[in-house]
Amino acid sequence: MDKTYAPQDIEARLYARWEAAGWFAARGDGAPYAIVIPPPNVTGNLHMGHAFQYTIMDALTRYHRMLGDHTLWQPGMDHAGIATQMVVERQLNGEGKTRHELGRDAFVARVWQWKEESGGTIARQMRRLGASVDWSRDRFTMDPGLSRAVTETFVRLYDEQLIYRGKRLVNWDPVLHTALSDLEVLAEEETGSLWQLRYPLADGSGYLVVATTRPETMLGDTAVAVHPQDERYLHLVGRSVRLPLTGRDIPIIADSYVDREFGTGCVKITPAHDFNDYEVAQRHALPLLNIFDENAALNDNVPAAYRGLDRFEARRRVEADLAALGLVEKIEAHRLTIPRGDRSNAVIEPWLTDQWYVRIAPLAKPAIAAVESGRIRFVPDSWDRTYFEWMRNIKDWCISRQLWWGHRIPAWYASDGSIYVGRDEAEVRARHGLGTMPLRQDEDVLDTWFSSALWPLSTLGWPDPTSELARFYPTSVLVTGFDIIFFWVARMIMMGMKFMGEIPFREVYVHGLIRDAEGQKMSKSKGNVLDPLDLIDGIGLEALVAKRTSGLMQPHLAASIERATRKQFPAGIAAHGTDALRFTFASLATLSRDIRFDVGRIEGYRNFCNKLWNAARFVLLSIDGQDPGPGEESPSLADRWIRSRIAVAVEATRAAFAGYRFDLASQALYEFTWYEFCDWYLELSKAVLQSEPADAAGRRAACRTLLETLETLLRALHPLMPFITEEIWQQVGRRAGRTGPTIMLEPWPVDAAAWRDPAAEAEMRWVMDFILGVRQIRGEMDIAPARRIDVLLANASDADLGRVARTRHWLERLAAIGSLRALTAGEPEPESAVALLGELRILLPMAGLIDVGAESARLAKRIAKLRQDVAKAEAKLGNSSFVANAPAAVVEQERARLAEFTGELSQLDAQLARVQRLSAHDRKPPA
RNA sequence: GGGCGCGUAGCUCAGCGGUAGAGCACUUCCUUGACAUGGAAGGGGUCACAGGUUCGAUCCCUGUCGCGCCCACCA
Repeated sequence: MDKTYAPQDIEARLYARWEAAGWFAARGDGAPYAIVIPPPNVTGNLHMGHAFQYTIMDALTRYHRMLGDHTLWQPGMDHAGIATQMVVERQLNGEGKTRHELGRDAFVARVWQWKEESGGTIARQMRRLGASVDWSRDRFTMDPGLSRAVTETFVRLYDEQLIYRGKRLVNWDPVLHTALSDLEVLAEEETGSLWQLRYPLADGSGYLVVATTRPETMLGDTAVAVHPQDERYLHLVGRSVRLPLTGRDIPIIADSYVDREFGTGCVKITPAHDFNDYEVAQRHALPLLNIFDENAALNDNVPAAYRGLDRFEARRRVEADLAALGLVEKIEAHRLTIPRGDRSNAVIEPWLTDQWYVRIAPLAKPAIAAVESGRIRFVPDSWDRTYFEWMRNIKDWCISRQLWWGHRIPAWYASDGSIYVGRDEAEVRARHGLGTMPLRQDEDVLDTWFSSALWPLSTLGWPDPTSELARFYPTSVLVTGFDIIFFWVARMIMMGMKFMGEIPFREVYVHGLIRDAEGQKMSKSKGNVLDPLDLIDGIGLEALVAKRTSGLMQPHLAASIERATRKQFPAGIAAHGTDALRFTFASLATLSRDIRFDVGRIEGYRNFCNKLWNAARFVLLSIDGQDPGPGEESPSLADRWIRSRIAVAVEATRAAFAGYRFDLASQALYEFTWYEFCDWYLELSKAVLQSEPADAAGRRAACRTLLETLETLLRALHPLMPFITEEIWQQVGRRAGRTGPTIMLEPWPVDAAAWRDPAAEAEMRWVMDFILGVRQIRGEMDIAPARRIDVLLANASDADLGRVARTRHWLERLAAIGSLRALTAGEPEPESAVALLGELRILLPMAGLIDVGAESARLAKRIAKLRQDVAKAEAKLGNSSFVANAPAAVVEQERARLAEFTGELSQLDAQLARVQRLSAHDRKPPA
């Protein structure tokens, strides 16, 4: 092995080998285990959130593959209608062109071209992350097969009247010129104004004052409403007001929708431009007056003076004109929520258009039941409340979009306006006997999430009854962020229940969202985006600054972004390798919602990779240099101990994987590797391998244990750190007796459980405590590590003496002891620093070694701590209700602790007295 | 207006009825033959606050304060 760990040299090579060998494809006859990837936007870039999520899915996939399951990780990408169309339109705009100049067909061709390019980038990025997806099954939501699934569902839902076309108010994006679903509209609280306007009564007997946040919509008013029990206005109900600026007379109606406390208690009703007013209008059979065009500019239904004005300009004009007429009662500042499009950020307008809807309640019912019954389980389970809340109040889903990029709606119109829905035009004609009558296909496309909702079905071949569908549906787990539970998770459940009669996945692991070190969302405009590949490969400061400040939507932010970047990364970002990044993600995968990514964290895990690498080098060098060849083996205490400890670590990791606690899995393996295997076992093995008279059988056992423990550890770590483990395993696997070509198809080490050895753990604990006791004195007394010291034992039991005899080579080596022996009967104790190990007293004679003052201080500190412990324990045991009520085992444990503390305390008190006598003696002036 | 989550060491986070933990940062010592991306030893926390339940609360309950998110038609 190379002397230094160089991830960039090994990662690309190993991935290419795995992929070429076809090892990512599902295989074997084990239990099916399947994950479908949440398909990334095909024209997007892989960000930290993707890298995090793919790390988790890849860890699960590799883990289950190694467990022998028939494991499929289904890859693919999403066409992401609006987002992608916007990206390509922006490119066109950069060339001084518009999509309308190109025309629909040419534009769509251009998007496909961009899709090929961009999709390739994402696939390359996924490979860099080590994602073991089955590339042979790669899918795209607009593939012919998946498009067929979309059409099929649309037709079937339409035939069952679960899809309908209707003219209603929709959320209209006046910039993107398309309808949006409720979910794509974000409500943001902003400061605006509340206008109080005077509407004169038609009979000239006075006026009403209405309150509104949108004065310009008064041009579309068709009524004024008051509360039915509001005695202030009751006498006016049924009469009319003359709508200013228009001269139209509109009725005063009574409706309980009105809040008497708000404003004046009179509400202007604009049915075509407000969802509430629309409802009121339905109840009172009021006319709808649409006053906006597709740009939200005023149309010909308003007086000529206002036609063609943008809505915000119209607002100013209406206000000015009303003010001139003395009809503005007052204007006050007002907090209100403004609806904005999640992509365009434009203020969304309720607008009356023809759109397609999914009648959702019948689909929601079985989807709710699937979670209620526990057949689908959310992890953490608190998310099911969020799911229920939304599903129980769900509203019909507007699925048509006025875009060019997406699945064209399979509906055709005859010249008389009749609608025909079918799988294609030929089927429509045949089904309805339309002959050669001219038909025009609907221009609209479907909401991207319509095809995403089918993802678990469509990627497995539905509507065909494929063997993949039979084997892998329902899939095992969906790994996703909570931000798309409504957009995606809920809809997949509904569609899965509808078309398969079965849940699409058994568990939904909902992970947190990756944020920057300050907890801010990573975004281009904040300039705090980290590219996972930059953490893997490293990036210089100038390149990083350039990357963060180029292509900004708001170029004026560049300077502050540059400043912040230079401050945070004065030396750029170092290369850490994929495995370090993945291990970092795993360690961050707690149940928390927000995950702060601090670059400092990944450095520690790169060091961990380095540690593992060097441990492996040591194992290989040791074996090559020390192995006496085949023959009898006699395992030492340390050999039995390390096997037992890895068995414990493996079990902890298994349990953590089962509960999606990747943080605990990574922690268990990190701690075992560093604190037990490296810090202790490798050092213990040196004593066996390098000591002069070491027996061959012991050396053989040590070599085998080194190899087998390392090899087991590599397999345990592989799901989290695929590259380094494979690279080392290629050196180690064969020597450990494994014959397979790759670690990724070797069994995950559940069978290590057979190595559990409590007796070895107990005795080894004694050895470690002995060594730690000596080291503690050495450390606190600043005795140089190279200086070998003499150690005496007092009050040693036969058991202690036996342990010393069995383990003295380790004690001497790891505590740097020069000579070690028990005091003989009656032999006086020299002045010593002392460590306690049960009844055993470990003495370090102080002569010429230890400063009396320092030792006194050390003892005093320990004594103070012990006194506290003793006091606490005594208080507890002195409390009769504790003794009476606490479980016997707890009381017993407390008694044992107290005995231990008091024993130690009296020993240390005596020791301190001895040291201080010595001190007094030293200070005595010479006679 | 509902709902959810979070407040534990300087920072990022585990823990969750009975000795308060980790990583990074910090202090001291050490180039000892796997690793200075390292080794050994150490300092640092009234577990946001106030009540309650309990023999015992960081943990369970209630409330307060602070932070964040989601849903919702008050013009």
